[in-house]
Amino acid sequence: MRLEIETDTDDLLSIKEFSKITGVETSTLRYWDEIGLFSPVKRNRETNYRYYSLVQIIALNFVTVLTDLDIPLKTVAELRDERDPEKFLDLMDRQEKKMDMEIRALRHRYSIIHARRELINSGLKVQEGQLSIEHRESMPVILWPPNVYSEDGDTFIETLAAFIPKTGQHNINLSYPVGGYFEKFDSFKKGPDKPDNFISVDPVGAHMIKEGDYLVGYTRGFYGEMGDLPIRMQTYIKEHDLRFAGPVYVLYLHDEICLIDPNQLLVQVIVAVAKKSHRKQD
Amino acid sequence: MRLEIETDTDDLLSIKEFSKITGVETSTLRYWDEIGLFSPVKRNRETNYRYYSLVQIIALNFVTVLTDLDIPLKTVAELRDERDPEKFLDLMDRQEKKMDMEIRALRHRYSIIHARRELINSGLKVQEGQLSIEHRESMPVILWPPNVYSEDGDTFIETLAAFIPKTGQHNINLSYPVGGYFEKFDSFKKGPDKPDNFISVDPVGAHMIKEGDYLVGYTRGFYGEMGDLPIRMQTYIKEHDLRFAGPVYVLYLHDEICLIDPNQLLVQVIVAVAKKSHRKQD
DNA sequence: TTGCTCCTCACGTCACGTGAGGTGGC
DNA sequence: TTGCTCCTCACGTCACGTGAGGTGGC
Repeated sequence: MRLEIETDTDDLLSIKEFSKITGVETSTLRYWDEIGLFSPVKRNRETNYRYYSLVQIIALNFVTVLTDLDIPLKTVAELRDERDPEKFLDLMDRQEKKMDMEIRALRHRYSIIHARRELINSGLKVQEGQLSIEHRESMPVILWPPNVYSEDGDTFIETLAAFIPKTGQHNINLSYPVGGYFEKFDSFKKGPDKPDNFISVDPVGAHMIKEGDYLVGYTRGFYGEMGDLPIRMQTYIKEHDLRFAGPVYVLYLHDEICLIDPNQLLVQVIVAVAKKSHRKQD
Repeated sequence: MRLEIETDTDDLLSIKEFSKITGVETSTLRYWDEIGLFSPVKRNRETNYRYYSLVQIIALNFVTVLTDLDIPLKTVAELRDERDPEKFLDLMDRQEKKMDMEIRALRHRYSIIHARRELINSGLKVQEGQLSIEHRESMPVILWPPNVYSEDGDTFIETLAAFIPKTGQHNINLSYPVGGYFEKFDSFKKGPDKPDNFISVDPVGAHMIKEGDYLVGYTRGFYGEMGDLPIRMQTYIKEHDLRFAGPVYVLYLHDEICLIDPNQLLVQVIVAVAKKSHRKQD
């Protein structure tokens, strides 16, 4: 009797020994046993101890290879009982498609982080009170569909909110910084809280903020609030014998994502300028 | 009294309205309220109804942008109360590092799937009973440290098992298909279950299975079982006036990952051959 | 008696989704 | 009365990790 037990368990391993050899935690082995995915070859009737055999590392490897590929245990269990080369290849195809989606999601996140970091960093270098002429490289943005304002005067936020449920249709992602677009400086001056379009700083954007010389100004405030910046910009233009030579872009360098107080957003307003021509003044 | 309630809630949105505008599920809004991450501006004392204001889409956007970046709600809540540009940039740096690790893990999985698919596909084309001479392209594998066999004759699995706890030290990953390496055909013939080294079919491997002409044979069995394949290969060599011109590689084209019966693994054995030279025979 | 291994619950994790059962206003 | 919206539990998800409390053999 004693001998029989010995010969039975002599070559077998306790859960701890098996765990050390395979690198799979005892808690994991117990869980896989519990759900019927992978069980020890033997249980002691009295003590309920689990005993594994060395060849079980092969059966275990089937499980660990698939779980390392991030395949759910349920799928592993299904495949275990009917695996063949074709079914395995099918599973790999499906898994690769999932992974493709994960990769795309990750790239998307990198892109958002990059876009936001660029704006935040340029915001950190800013001298807020000053207006200046700067040469800017071209920069892609997404130009949203034109805004339509009702007579009772929708706010910036109301107009923006109306878009949110439709972002999917227009390939707009609100994780990128949002801004405003005014075709003419005049419309910016008259209604700085009513951009002709919203924009988002998304590298896949088809609209290009063109390379060139820009008058650049800053202010702080909530979305749509520009303070006296439009007037200051116009004054600057007159005093420096320049003219506006393109649309006005409003970029929120520091928005609610990195600031607690939404009334102190760091706003950058840029508009292309040229030397005043003597042919026409507009 | 009636009027007061009206003016209070007039501009406010029910949870369903707010959900539709923002695209955030009502269950999510309730959960974020419950954990104190993002709460409605108002609760009705009697009905406990939640009421949101439109400007809250800004505060909500802070949450959704960060959760879309896969940042845990706990971290979002911490940043919410003390966010500034520097802290946000720090978080982005940390998040990018996490994402870098995820990307590496994904690439690793792609690599495993690729390696396994290659072996399985070539296994599907095989004529198992036949020996043939084939030209093979070079192929990288990882050569494990040499095996040491005790006198009482460890099995293939025992020897393999001894390595598993040390795989980390040798940069070996068991998710890649495992095989065997014999420096000489003689040692393969004498102890086909006792390879000089194990190998794994890992594309980062420094050991190259060289391009060239190989005698290729197949058998089925458990790890280390070769049946009469060594003898058949030697007979073939003699009959075709060839000689062995390199080490023997044992590759498990279909292993336990894609087969239920581990005694029917599809084994490919390859060894470089050359025409028998007349200078020296050995 | 002490120390060690093993056991079985039970609970926590993370961010919700999904009912169940009930209320309030048109 | 019916239909709609909202509410609060409570439970399920996924793959374990972590005790708590207890056992058995040296």
